[in-house]
This record gives sequence, C-alpha cells and structure tokens, in this order.
Amino acid sequence: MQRARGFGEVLRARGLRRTAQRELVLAALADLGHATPEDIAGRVQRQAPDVNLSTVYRALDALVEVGLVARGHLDRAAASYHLVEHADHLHVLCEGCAAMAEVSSAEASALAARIEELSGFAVDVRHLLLRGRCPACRESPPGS
Amino acid sequence: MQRARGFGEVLRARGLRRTAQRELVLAALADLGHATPEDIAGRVQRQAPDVNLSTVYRALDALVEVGLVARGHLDRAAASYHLVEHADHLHVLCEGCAAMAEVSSAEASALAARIEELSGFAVDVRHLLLRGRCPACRESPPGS
DNA sequence: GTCCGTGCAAAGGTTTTGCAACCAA
DNA sequence: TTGGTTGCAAAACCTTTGCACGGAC
Repeated sequence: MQRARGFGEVLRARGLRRTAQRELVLAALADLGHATPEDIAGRVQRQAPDVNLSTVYRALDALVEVGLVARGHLDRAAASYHLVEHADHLHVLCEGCAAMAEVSSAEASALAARIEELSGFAVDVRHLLLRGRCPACRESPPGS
Repeated sequence: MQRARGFGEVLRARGLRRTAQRELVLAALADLGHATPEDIAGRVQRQAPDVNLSTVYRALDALVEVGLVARGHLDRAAASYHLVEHADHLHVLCEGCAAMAEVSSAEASALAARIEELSGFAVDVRHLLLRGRCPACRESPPGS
C-alpha cells in the first residue's frame, strides 16, 4: 500500500499520531470511494470489530484537518467523505434517483479562475459536489 | 410586498394551502438572505411568537417543493435556505472565516453546459455553493 | 364539511463530548 | 514519560413524526 507512505509524517507535522484506526479509515475510503461515517465504520469493523463509530468520526476529522480527506454533503442527513487523491473529478448527484456522475475537475478550472478574478476567493473545485437531474429523471420532474 | 402575488396559486396548484406561517417564512428569507431553520424561526417569532420550529421545517419543505425556496448546506450541522428569486448568483463560502462572496451564476453556465454535454445531467447552477478561501484567509492556511 | 396545516411533545438519526484506560513517540 | 487517542456511554444537536385541534378552501 503505497499510500501509507508519508501518512505518518503528514500527521506528525501537526502533532497528530499515526494509528491503526486512522489507517483503517483511510483504507476503507480507498475501497468505498464515497462513504458516510457509518459506511466507513462498517467497512473498518469487518477487520477490526472493536473500532467505535466515534473513533471513525474523530479519525475523519483528523484526516480532513491534515488534508488527506475531503468532506461533502450528499443530503440533509449524512455527511460524505472521500480521499483527496480520489478527487480529480467533480461529482454530480441526481436529485431524483441519487445516481452519481463524475466529470473531470479540469472542466471547472475556468470557473475557478473566473471566480478568483472576480472575488479574490480561491475555490477548490476538486471537491465540488453539484446537484442536478440525470437523463432518466429529467423526464419525470420533481413536482409531477 | 409584490412577491406574495402568485404565491397562493403556486401552492394551490399542488394542492397546498397559503397560510400566514408560510408567508412569514418567506418574508424572513427575504430579510435574511441565507438562513438556517433556526434563524428563520427566530425571525418569524419576532412577529408571531407561537410559530413552532417544526412548522418552519414543514413550511420550508413545502416551499422547496413548489420551487420558491432552495436548500443548501453550509456545514455539517445545519441546512441553509434561501429564496430562489435571490439565487441569480452563486455563493462562495470562505472555509477560514465564513465570509461569503457572490458571483453571477452566469459564470457557471459554461460549466453547466459542458457537464450536460459530457454526462447528460442537467445541473442547476443557480443554487451552487462553493467553498474556498477569501483573500485574507489565503495567507493563513488551515494548518498553520 | 373536507382535508391540509399547525402546535406540542416525543422520537429519530447523526454527531459530539467526558472520562478512564491505552498507546505512539 | 508525555500527551494524543480510543472505547464506551451519555449527551447534544438537528430534524422528523403522531396526534388532536384549528383553519383554508
């Protein structure tokens, strides 16, 4: 697992520690792509049943803080996490059926540049989650 | 208040009713711009103290359903709502200091067109919420 | 009169926190 | 040894739901 290289240093540089639980969370994310904390906990617990859900939350916070993991919001209820290195594409979630499409984040770089020009804000388009309707659901609008 | 014109019809067309509470929620959103359900309830309760928070949630659901209000997510904890008619610009939230910039949503139309071309998904860029760092916070990165 | 909407209170689901034991450095 | 990390359980938090009453149409 090459990804683990550097992992310890990144954490230590912020006074955080490398632990088995945090590695398992990272491995689960590599497996799952996008996942909620509960998904991740389920995956982690297949290897280490004693890992607590709150540990997963804390591990995710730590990993987001050091920049290895990004957080998104799929819906009102549950947060969604994914590896930053997996985020070379932006995601489009269908509001009708929850299907997900992926588009190269390069497509958004022009927008990011324009926003920076206009507002001075640096936008990170690698972690962009857009909402829309997939081809199938476009034919059956929300208020039907 | 011109906005209220048509409000009743829009609701009735879906078998919903025009009520004082729903008008107050709409007025609160017009006042506040972006707001969480709790913000809205607070604003509404200045005029009508008996309006319950759960009524605000239900009113927001109804208004989202008829297309007058849009829902976003500012952070993990609380949902954010705003008037659709107020959504002719996309929002950029600073992850450092929570400052918000607004950019014409026309800037994103090229991206939306490209995504549709690539994936078939219709993306609604009027309600886009981006995350980034404002000019001031860019100088003090998250892990400092 | 009918049926939707409301207030209240209770439940639901997600996330956070306090604390003692544990472990990485 | 030191101080961050974990598991457990309880709490906090946001949101939804059941029910009887009230109001829109």
